[in-house]
Amino acid sequence: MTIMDVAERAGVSKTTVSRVLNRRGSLSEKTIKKVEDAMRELGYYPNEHARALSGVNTKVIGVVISAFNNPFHSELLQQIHKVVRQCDYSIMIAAASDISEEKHRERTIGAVEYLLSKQVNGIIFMNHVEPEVFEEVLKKCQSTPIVTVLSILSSNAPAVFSDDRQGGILAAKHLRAKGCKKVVHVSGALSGFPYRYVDERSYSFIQECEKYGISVRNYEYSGLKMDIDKMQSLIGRIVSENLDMDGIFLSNDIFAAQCVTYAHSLGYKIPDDIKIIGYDGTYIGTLIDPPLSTIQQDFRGLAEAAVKTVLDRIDGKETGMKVMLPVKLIERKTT
Amino acid sequence: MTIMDVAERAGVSKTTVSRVLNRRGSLSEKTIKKVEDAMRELGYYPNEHARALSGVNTKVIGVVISAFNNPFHSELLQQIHKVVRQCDYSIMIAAASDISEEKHRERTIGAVEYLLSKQVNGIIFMNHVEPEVFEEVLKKCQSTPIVTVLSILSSNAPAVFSDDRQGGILAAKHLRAKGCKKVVHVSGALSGFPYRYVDERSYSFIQECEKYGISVRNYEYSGLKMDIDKMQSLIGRIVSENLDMDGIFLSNDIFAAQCVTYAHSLGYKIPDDIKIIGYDGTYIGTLIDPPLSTIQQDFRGLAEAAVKTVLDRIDGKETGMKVMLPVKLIERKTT
DNA sequence: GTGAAAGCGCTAACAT
DNA sequence: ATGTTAGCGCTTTCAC
Repeated sequence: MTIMDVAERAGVSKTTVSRVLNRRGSLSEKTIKKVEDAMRELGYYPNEHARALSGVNTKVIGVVISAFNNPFHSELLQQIHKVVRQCDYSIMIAAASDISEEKHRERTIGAVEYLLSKQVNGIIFMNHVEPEVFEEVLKKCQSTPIVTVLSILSSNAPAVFSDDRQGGILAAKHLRAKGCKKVVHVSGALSGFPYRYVDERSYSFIQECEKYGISVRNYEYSGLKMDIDKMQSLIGRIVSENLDMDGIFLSNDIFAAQCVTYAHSLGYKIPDDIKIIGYDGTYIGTLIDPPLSTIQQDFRGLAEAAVKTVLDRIDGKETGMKVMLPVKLIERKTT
Repeated sequence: MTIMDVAERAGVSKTTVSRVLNRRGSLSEKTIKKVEDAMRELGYYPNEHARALSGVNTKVIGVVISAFNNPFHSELLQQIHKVVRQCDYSIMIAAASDISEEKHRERTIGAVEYLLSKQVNGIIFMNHVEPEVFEEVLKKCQSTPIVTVLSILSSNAPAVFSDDRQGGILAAKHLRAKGCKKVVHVSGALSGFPYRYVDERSYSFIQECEKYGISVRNYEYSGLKMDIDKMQSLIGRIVSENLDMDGIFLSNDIFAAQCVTYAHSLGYKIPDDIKIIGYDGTYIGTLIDPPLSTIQQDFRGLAEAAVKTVLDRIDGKETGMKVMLPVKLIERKTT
């Protein structure tokens, strides 16, 4: 079923069909009708590969993601999708893998090559990887604009991210204001790496606590994978090792929700005995009881900035290398 | 950057480059090396559009989805993605829109046309639409296998779905076993439509309750959109209108989680005063306190069956039209 | 073992 | 207003 079949049926040349398809050039009313009828009767739709190959910009931007079932990623993905659509582009998703998984390097490179071979106009990269791996990615993207969101911060690539330093400080100040003296921090993926991403929120939190003489102990959870069991066992360990703590700051809402629930089941009164604050501001926080206090990221803003950045670069415009968006404290009932 | 550039640099013809690219025909060791070096030096990667156009099967299966940030959909998507990858295919996602949104018909048809024009080999359709709209979709997919998962059940299309009838019965029996006499049911999207999907779980639940003389009142929530506020206000209304109820069966876990939290905040003791049971079996249920009793769908099984069905049909094999997977009761602490 | 040439479905000059 | 023709980047006979 090609443009030729339509042309024959309509009794015109394929050029004419192409013209009505793209509403280009001048066509007579009756030709348009003949062609459109033929298309409808044949159930014709154009072959994108052929269009792309013959030079049409198919306007797609690729998104590299690690997992779909992480509310944090899926929320951002949802927003990116909306914004991209509004800009008359479509997205093509390539799922790589979590940094904690096997072969994540190969998967990541593979995802990027996949998008590149599909000739995407630009890439939004929201996967967490080691700096070396990201360098490789960058090398592959010589002529394809790429922007990083919520992942690593490299000096060579445009990035859009939340002001996590501020986030850490906000969390610390808040816990302090609520009277905490001995807190625990659970840092998320990558905190062992010399990245700015999670580091900033952890470091600034710890620093801020120390500044006020609040004792803080740090635990690490590697990977962003939604491994509920793994999270729970870590929480169990933390609680048993820190029976006298009066506050916890966790690097994401799911983790925090688990923590609230677990502490609750152990008989802790929240927030009286222990204050808990999360990070991200996904809907997860409103699902639990008491509802979670958290640091909210501006997903919509991140999506808009990321899309704007790639699109601008696709258009050859210069853009700033880094866009930092403010986060805000959402005080609910766990603090 | 084309195959020609590589050919020139390697001092061979483009045919040869193509051969090493696809490891086809006989090549001498040194030619392979020359070509691969050239590729590496040039940072070459093949153009998928050209490959596809020249007849190579790019092995992609399209997925029509309504939203990313719904744990139910994202979980299934995640599983589908995994299974598809294992089969050496990749997925292409087209986000349509929720049935409750504006222009969902256009969006849905558009999503399908999008995938079709990208020449996907098959389609997994997990969006909720009216039967007429689905008929249109089917018409478009004349020569592209399509399978429906967790969405509407049409006699003309292969479908993979959970045994929701059994789910409804399980929920009713469970509530009854726990001593409920007066229950409320919140049915999800589409229950107003004459579909089997949500209907089955609602109807069988109601029927089963009535069989045992349990009073049951039904509320409807239209759309699958993650509209937390809307959900909360419905829950508020339900609770205020049914102060004497002793059980609630909600059509998804998020809704149920909201309900647990809300009832809790009103001072209800769960499960003593009121038993709550959800549906789906997403991780959401484990996040709240007390953890949610729910009817679990077999996401992995659904994904496997769906993928197997499209792939078989792509290969021209006959497949059963309907695959129904069992659900199971997960008893946790809200009942 | 390697190359030349045709063709996949479409668009875009360039005619007429 | 409409048709002819030459590619787009790749794969694939068919030659040598």
